[in-house]
Amino acid sequence: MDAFFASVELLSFPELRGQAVVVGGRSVHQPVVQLDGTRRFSRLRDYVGRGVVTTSTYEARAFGVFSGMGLMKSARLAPEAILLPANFDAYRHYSRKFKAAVASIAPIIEDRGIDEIYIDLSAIPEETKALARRIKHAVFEATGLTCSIGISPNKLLSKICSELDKPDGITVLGMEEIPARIWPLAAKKINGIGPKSSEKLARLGINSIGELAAMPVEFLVQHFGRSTGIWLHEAAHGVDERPLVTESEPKSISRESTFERDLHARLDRAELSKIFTSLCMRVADDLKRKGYASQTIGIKLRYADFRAVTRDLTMQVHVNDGNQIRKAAGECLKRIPLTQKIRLLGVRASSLVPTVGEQVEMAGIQTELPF
DNA sequence: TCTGGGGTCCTAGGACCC
DNA sequence: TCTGGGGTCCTAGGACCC
Repeated sequence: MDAFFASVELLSFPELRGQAVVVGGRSVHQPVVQLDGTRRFSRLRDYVGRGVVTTSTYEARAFGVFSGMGLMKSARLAPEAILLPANFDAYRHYSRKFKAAVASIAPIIEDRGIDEIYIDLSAIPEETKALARRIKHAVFEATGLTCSIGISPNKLLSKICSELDKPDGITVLGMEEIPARIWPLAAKKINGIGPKSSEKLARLGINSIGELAAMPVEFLVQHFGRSTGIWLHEAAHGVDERPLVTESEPKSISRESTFERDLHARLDRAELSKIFTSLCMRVADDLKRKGYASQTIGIKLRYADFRAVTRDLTMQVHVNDGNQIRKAAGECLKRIPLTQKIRLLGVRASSLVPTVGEQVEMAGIQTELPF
């Protein structure tokens, strides 16, 4: 989906079309309807506090404002940009709508998050571009939103292609076009090559996918290890055999929170304790609502200097009760030194097993030791 | 005035078992 | 007195993605 969160907001606020709009922030005010009936919006320059850009419109991106950027920094680049609070319920609603629209045409779908999917089109006997146009049309009819589609022989290339003609684009690519259309791109366009790997490649003199493709696989194995080295080599040549994963169970469920200001374990004990307990209760709610119990409870803590530490505890039983989670998380917390100020706390439940009705207790009994 | 929140996957070391 | 080889589970950290 194109600039998904921002585009959903524009459905509610059409008068903002064509403007630099940013979604994000923690305590952003909803637009206010004024006496003359027009709406008054917050501006980026008025924002104070922590928070990052979740999504920006293409007009905002023209100012250099992208997802993940701190709002204070964005405000320097585009002070007049409109700032809207995130409205996740609406995004989930439109996410379900667009996925259903695609499924009505091509039902083999791998979910890749709220605004992205892989679709298996190989069994659909229709000319490729016409099919892509039909899917885009169905998505627009269902949601009023545009998307960009990449069509190729595999997931790796399709993902790259989907970004080549954004927004509202269609890109079809065959293997024979890789040298001309893929090799000139930056290595980090490969899904899985992030900032760290990209930096390391650059230090080795490799910047483009073509330069990566030109390196002997032995060289890559030498610098990145066997499995990553081979993967880098294959990816640069457009080779990717991964099948679509159409069903999966969650591996973990977590909640975390960055504080308005850094807190001290001793001085702000009461406040921290309240946040900690609330995170545990929210994880418990999520577990129950989604029908899972967890055997491993973990916590995450980020210090003021942004260093993160984690601790976890595996129990003999599976739990989904807030108090039990709070107790396990408390044990984890005891193992972390708390001399410095903290900016974030998180609680995570993993080693999940499905629970059906009364079987929560059963899950515990089954995994208990025999003595 | 840096840097959200929810995830997955991988690696590596140590405990422990056969 | 010295010390194999294979396997699983747990823990901690980190890269990466949406």
